[in-house]
Amino acid sequence: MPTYDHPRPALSVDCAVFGLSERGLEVLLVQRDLAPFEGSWALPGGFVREDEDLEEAARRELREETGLEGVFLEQLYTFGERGRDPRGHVVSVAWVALVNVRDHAVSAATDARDAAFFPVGDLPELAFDHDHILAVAEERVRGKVRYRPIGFELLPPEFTLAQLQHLYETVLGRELDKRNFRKKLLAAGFLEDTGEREEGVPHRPARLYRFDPEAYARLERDGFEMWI
Amino acid sequence: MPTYDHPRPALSVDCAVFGLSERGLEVLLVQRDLAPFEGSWALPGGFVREDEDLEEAARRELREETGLEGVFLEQLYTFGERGRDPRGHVVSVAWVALVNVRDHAVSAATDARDAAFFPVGDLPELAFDHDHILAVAEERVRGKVRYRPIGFELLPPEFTLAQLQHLYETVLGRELDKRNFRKKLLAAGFLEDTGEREEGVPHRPARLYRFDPEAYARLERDGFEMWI
DNA sequence: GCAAAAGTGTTGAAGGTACACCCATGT
DNA sequence: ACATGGGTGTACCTTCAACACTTTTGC
Repeated sequence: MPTYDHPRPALSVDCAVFGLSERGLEVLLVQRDLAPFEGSWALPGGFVREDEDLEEAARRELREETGLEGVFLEQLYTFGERGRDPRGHVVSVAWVALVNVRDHAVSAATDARDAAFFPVGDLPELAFDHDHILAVAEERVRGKVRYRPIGFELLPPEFTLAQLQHLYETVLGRELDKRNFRKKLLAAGFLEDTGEREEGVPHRPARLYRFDPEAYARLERDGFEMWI
Repeated sequence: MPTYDHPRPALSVDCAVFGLSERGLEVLLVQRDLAPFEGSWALPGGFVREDEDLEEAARRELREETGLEGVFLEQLYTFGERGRDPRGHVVSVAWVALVNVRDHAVSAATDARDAAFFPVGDLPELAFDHDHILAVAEERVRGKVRYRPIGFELLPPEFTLAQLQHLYETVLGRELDKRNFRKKLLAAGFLEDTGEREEGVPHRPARLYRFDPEAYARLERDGFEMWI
């Protein structure tokens, strides 16, 4: 069966991009400008070109449809059930990203009428099996945030421990004890005190911390484990 | 970009099937009977047909090339780097399975000259990027066995605690304390005492246990967690 | 001085690890 | 009776969860 001419499924990529706002956890959707599902909201994504790397394809679609660039993408799962796309057999490699919404203005572009963040608890009907992909993505994020410091992409580069705790509470969907949280995170050793303080708040300003990727890489290499 | 005619990568599946023997952890390989890499050893796998479900494709290839059937497959990762296949752009969805070697005779068939288990520490050169896929698969198994009772597929249906402990020690690559291991596993509540004993051993015969999938499903549903 | 959030320690319970001997069976 | 692996309990230590008050700042 030669590679260049046997009949084969089409291959696409789809991205579940999560952000955080006052409304809680949100996900980036685009409004489709083409059939099928024209006018429906969907995860940003599209077909992989021949000789295109999967991650590059995901980045390209994200850039083309939403204007987002430079995010960290993690491969989630590959969905290939028959019937998931009315156009025929389309296998989709799904990716997850976490972004700080304030740093990334989104704007609709190619093939997309509009692009916007929606709270995960209040979504429109989604095209294809994107509700399923999104459920898997959310589960992955919730599962992973408990043992890997992956939430930091959702915050500004410098943040207070209260903001970080709030992030964890939002993603995990439960409250955490302030003292225990601070003890655990500071003891973990990958937070760097910037020496700076919050400004312009009508109460005692909090210290600002930074995530230290090198320190974390060192800890991980040495078999460190942390659980929230 | 219509689905039915745009140029697209080819899609394949590859399976990393692990088994256990006196030699330790082993993986199932096939000797290729076709170019490219004719005569090389490789993970069993092949092209996904149009309208074929991904998992079905993995099962079909496993059956055709090695005679294995009825195993539990878990999707591992999708590999799509340019240059991983000399025939062109081939994206491969990799799957992992664990099997009890004694229950599954393997035999070469379609497109494969031979099929056999090899100890993971003593492998031949592999075709394509299969050494890389296998490394990822091994990491997944080692990681997962610590918090999910996935090792049971590697043992006969009824097994002694010593066999189970040996399995964990083999997969994890370190020794475990017998008393603590027994305490933890029996307390976990998904092992069922069959009431039977080992037979024909030149020493006190051990109790035989069975993995109880329903009990485990119940525990998992209730948010149970176990760590070795 | 008042409101609002920051920051800080201790105690009790549970769980994990380390460790050594007797038991049942086959030969 | 001896060799071989099966089977069992305890003490210490570490880790986790629960819990309330003082401090600093802006207004």
